[in-house]
Amino acid sequence: MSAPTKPVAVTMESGDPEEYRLQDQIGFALRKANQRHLSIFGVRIGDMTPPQFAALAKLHEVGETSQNQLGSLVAMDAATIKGVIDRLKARGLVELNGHKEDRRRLVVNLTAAGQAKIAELLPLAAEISEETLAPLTARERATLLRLLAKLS
Amino acid sequence: MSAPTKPVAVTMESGDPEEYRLQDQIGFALRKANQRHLSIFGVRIGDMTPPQFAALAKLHEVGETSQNQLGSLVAMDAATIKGVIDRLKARGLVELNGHKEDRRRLVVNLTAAGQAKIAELLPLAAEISEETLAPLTARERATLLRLLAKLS
DNA sequence: CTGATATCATTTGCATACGAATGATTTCGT
DNA sequence: ACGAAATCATTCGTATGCAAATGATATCAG
Repeated sequence: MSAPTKPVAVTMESGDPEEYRLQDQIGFALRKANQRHLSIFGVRIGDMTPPQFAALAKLHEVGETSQNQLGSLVAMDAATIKGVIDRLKARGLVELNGHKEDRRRLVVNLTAAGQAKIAELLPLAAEISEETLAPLTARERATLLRLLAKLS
Repeated sequence: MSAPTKPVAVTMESGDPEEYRLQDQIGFALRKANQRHLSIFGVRIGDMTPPQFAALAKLHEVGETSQNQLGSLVAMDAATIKGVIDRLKARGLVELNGHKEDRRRLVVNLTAAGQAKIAELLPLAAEISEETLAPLTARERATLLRLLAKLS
């Protein structure tokens, strides 16, 4: 091969002033990917949102914690996790109790119904992750997860 | 210690029923990455949100369009784009006019102030994308964007 | 011990986001 | 042309998501 002339910039400047294309920006791509995931989640699990499931799953994973602690484990600030917990509580999936030693804290626990619910949903959640990643090969999936982790 | 015994599955099943780890799921990773981007955006551009910027940038890119059309270009449904446009209009960055032939449509345009604003923000937006991707090498950035595009 | 500081939870305000319902208008099938 | 179906925009309701302010409690410094 000499040089099969792949498309080369006419000038050395690859930086056209009008170079900014929204579709190519990381923020936009992340938002779109997230939309796709949300949509798939909604189809498979109609009666719960991803944040609610995340809180429930994490609670199942780590057991009893304080409200804010659980929030930081699932990357939600205090105001956000409160709303999520409130809705889970209203559905009887979690219960709140005052902490014995520290009266500022609220201890969150799964109820029996919450245990049953998370057991029921975990397989579905795995399918959701699978379906979301379906357009990618196994190798690409691993790469994507690695790069996203490196980003945050 | 005889054999250096790294933790090995007791059975051949790598499929532990308790294998679901929230942190490894694509949905959670996307949410976290998005949070990081949002935070960087907020620092660099304090007086506008990413959706507002997206609408403005797209309008600058394609020129006059209807409200819903613009929404679909930036991946927002009718209800969402309306709120975004309303706030941009309240700030005098866009203007709305009835379509001459189709009386259902609302035509959106950048005002002079909107033109100036987007010109001012485009370089900052490029910096935001750059900073968001900063933890990755050039090669990794390209891969990530490619895989995210393939996902949606 | 006590005042300054920090932590936990709550509340308010604003901005996405989307499903669903509605009204106005246009287009399409016959 | 006319009724059915589609499209555009709006509105309502619910659920994140975060900044900022507040109150209650705990901890720390001197």
